[in-house]
Amino acid sequence: MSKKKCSFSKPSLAWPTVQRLSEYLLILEHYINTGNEVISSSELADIYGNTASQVRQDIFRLQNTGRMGHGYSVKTLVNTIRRTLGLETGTNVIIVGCGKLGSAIAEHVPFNSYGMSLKGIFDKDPDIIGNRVSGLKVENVQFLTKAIKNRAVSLAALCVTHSSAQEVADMLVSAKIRGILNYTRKHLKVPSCVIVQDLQIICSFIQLAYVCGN
Amino acid sequence: MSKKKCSFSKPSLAWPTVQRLSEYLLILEHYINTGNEVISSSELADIYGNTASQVRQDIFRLQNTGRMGHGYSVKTLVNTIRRTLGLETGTNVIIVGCGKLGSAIAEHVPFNSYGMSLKGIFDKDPDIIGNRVSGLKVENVQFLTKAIKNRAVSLAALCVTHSSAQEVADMLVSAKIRGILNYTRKHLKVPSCVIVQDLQIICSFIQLAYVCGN
DNA sequence: TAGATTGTTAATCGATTAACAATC
DNA sequence: TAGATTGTTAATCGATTAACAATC
Repeated sequence: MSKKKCSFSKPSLAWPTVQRLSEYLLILEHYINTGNEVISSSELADIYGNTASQVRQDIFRLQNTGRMGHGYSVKTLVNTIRRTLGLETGTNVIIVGCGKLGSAIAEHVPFNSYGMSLKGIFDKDPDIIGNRVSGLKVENVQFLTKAIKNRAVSLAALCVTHSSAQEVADMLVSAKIRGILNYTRKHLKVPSCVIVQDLQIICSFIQLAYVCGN
Repeated sequence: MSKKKCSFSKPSLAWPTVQRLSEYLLILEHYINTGNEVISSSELADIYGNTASQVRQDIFRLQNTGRMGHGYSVKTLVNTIRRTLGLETGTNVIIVGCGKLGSAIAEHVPFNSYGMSLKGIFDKDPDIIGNRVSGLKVENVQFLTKAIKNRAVSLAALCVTHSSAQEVADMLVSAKIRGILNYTRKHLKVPSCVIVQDLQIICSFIQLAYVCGN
């Protein structure tokens, strides 16, 4: 036994590639509804806003087979992206904090369409516990750790208040969560085997304000 | 007169740098509350999760003055980041779509603390129009274009349904918005002078699921 | 075949990391 | 002074772009 405490197989795709692929997926699923069965790298690049060369490079990494002189089958491409990103494996997710943001995510994010399953919503407020949100009963956050283990949950969206963010993150870590989408303004302290993606909304505004100039 | 239709001064900081700086800012504002007045590049790197070298490189770009052998004054650093990112200039923002996500943003995002001002919330649903959210009355989306011009709005968060996303985006463009935070699952078609930041929540889940392995 | 577009390698560009002199 | 840490340049690394042969 090696002495490393936690591990996951190194992803074979670079982060920027993964980001683009997930966005291509949404675009292609929309594109399929227009009736077009084939798309060229330059068409996809026009829609996404990058270059045909980058699109081909990304698709090349997937070992997807297009047809020279014609383009890519949209259906095949969608399937390949889904398979490569692991969307067939049934990732279980939970939401912690059922305020406006938490319940917005529960109700609007189409987990089921992307091979994910929302396995629980937790809050500490007695007025909120027991409410039905997106077909689930909001549970008491004290059952969080047990639920993560019993329901094989790998990802959590953290939508609690700023002040309880670290405390809840500690619970998630102790229950061996694999990844946290952090929507709180607090920067979380977690061991390196838990991956945190910081998604503070105010940061998006700050960043966009900067690039838009003033 | 040049024939380019719209312009903004090219930002002098690279996008990855801007992203990190906005996150450093939140960290430092928190750090200041711990009573520490000085922080070293390696301390900040430990908290953020990168290297001291990168932190120094980022701060170098700001032309911030630290003190060799001691570290950086947290207060000075906060001020420099705020000034450099343009947070003193009073950016006006609006939210379009006042469902759960739109109202969560209105109520939880601390615009005022970052030199921004929420100037309006719009919806098309008569049951929602007129509601008070975050101190503002939700307005009819038909007044959107006029409001953007009259209130000098530069950024909009788009939180409408999937199906009306492009239509509303077109209104924003025609009113000469500068940037759009797109929370809808639709990829928007806008002229290149309008900057769109795609923030589809499902994509964050897909990306995190991938890097967490399966 | 001719035209179009992919598949794939090589070149370029930009961001990160390393190194260390400067100096508090 | 000695120790620590910044400021800044140079080296490395990785991602994007260019190029073009392959081939449908």
